[in-house]
Amino acid sequence: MDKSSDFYSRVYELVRCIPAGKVTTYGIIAEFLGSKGSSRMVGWALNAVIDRIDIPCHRVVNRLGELSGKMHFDHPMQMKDRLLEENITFIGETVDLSKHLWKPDDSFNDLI
DNA sequence: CGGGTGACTTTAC
DNA sequence: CGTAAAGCCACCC
Repeated sequence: MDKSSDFYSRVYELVRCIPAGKVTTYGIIAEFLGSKGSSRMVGWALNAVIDRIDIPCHRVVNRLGELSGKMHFDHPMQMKDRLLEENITFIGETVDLSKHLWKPDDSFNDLI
């Protein structure tokens, strides 16, 4: 596999590898990609692929577990609904990161 | 190259 | 809890 040099492509591959029942944050993704400060671009990249079912953009939340991108879905509830389907536990409108936080190097390592 | 933009993050009030 | 401001960086024009 060609190692995607594009920041966007890396985001897509990374997000695509998020296991069900787990979530990650924009900051972690950006940091793993080597650009900690580009956390905003992570969401920007996901916005371009929100139509692609291959990429579970609903598993990406901000550092507090808040569904910051829910309003970009067809319906805001769609994001939370999908997470609930994967046994994600919520604290109000916030994901319980202490139980569901996932980090790339878990099994990613040399995939990218 | 420069300016605008943003699903972030942190600090402050 | 809320809003405000600044820092951050890749992408687009």
